[in-house]
Amino acid sequence: MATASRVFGKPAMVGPDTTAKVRNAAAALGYVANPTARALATGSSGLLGLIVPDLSSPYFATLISAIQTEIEGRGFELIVSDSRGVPETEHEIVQRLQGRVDGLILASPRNTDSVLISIARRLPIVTVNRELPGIDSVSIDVSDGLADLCRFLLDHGHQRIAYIGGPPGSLADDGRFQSVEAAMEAGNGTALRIGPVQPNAQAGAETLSAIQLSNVSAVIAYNALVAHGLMLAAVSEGLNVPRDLTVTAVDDLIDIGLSLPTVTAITQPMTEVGQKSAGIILALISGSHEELQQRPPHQAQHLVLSASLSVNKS
Amino acid sequence: MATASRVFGKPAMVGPDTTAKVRNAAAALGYVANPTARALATGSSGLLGLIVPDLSSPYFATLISAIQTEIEGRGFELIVSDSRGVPETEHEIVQRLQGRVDGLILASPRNTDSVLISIARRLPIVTVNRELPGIDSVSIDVSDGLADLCRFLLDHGHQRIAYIGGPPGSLADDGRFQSVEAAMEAGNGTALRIGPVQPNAQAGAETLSAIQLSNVSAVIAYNALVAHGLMLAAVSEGLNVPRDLTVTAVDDLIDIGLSLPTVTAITQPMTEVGQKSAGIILALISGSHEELQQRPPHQAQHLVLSASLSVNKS
DNA sequence: TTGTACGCGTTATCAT
DNA sequence: ATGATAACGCGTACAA
Repeated sequence: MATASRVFGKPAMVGPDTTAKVRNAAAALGYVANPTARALATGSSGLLGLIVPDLSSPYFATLISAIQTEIEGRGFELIVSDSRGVPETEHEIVQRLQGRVDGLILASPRNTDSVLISIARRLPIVTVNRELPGIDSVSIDVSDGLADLCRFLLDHGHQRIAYIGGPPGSLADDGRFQSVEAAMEAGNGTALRIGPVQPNAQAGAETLSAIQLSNVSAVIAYNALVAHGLMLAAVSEGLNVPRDLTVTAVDDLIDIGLSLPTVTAITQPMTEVGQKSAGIILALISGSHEELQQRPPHQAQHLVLSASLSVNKS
Repeated sequence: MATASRVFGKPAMVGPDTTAKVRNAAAALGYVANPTARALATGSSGLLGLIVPDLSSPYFATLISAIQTEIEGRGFELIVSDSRGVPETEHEIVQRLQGRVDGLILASPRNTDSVLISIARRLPIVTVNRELPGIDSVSIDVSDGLADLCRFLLDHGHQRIAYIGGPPGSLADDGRFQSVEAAMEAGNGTALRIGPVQPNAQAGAETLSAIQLSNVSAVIAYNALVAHGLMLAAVSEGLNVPRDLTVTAVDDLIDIGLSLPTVTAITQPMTEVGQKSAGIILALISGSHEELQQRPPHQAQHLVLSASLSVNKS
């Protein structure tokens, strides 16, 4: 019985012939190790949790895909959950998953710093697009990409542009507007702020009237969905995009092969973000005894990947 | 100890005052029930598995979102995995998840009928877009939508069209081409078959030369990604879409608010598919003792939802 | 190298 | 209504 356990757990500690016998017997009986019992005995479940604000978004679909690919073969499975961008819901999910998973990846978390820090005390976590003291994270820096984008727009004669922000409650939103505003003003331009709005095409379409009233020639949207919705609305109103209105976005759908025409976007390396965050959480779990406990809180690592400008010809 | 268990499991079987005492003690000690131990004792994990051919596809992102929403609050978590469309990988994932989950949803499975049926003998499963004897399923019927689409194209003067199929190994592909062929011939038109190709924009773009050689005026693509890739390629070659080439697709991105301009598409009710399949698998798990065992294999239910034509104005 | 016995934290059975 | 105890299936000291 113990030998059987070792054959699957520590193959090195058992004789070759015995191993063969056990494996044959296992195959004959259709035996498969019970992960639940193993989890109870070892204290770790082989489960990782991922919480995102919107499961249906292609932005996070790419992230999920990358994380799942990364942990596959390392003996881990991925549990996904959707917080709908609500801080309370996000926290409830953490409670549910607590004790069920070995670690948690929080993508674009909506909770306050203190809540997140208290979560990190109970469970290994990695945050995506949110940097906090003592918590490992992977973020994408869009400020350079935004500055590039603003210069690109200024070069093409757009002095007065609008920034459509969103979603409500997103800390990234403020930072993005500030980047845009600074870059525009550095080029003697102006950036108007519209929103925040929900990050979907419908909400983007609904900003059209405000855009038209504001008399801008170009728009930078929070993400490609918003941009696309706005573009569709503009086109169906008879506007020529990009001649009458240039639509650009921070986010993009390039990962799924959907680089939108007439929309210049900023590429975010979501696959790499997924790989990095998965790698970190696995390292945290494995080395939790040595590293995690000893390492002073302020030594958490923050990986920052850069977004880059992707210019469409049209 | 047993009483504490009952307070959380069957609150009705314990006195009000005792309940209060236990709850207070639990709160004071920060006690949370251990899901793993509970799973070992009860035999069910509260985990559901979902296997898709491509996690990064927005098509499945919508499905994931719907399933997760449906099982949330019913005490279940969702484990997602990506088979990359490879039958062997799909089967390996099933083996891994076997014993870990209480039930499995197989979306667009690539395995043979017999393999799927043998899986169903060991584990409650529901298939999506695949109907097999004895296995509950939820499918989308696109044949009516395709017939509508063909008539729409014929009405607009397209006698000769191309169907771009894919992905390789998809049974749905054959059925779709047959629907298209039948509908076109019924209107004295012709349907040429191109592919199969991978269901992404890149592959769609690569079909352009074949399309141009085939001298067709309209195209029906396997999904919106393929259609979009083709459209981008056509536009960048100087073609006017839809004047020079009308691009349509079976699949669509309407669920995420991305109804593509110049692409007339067939709407698939993915959210409803997710709800239905989740509901069925939960019912199977709950009533597995009475229903599942007794019910003759051929009485499995097959829910078939209809896809509908969505015509864009442009 | 292999076998024995205990513990992981909970639920279910039985008795009270 | 409540309390004691045996499983659930595995990993792991410990002994052989």
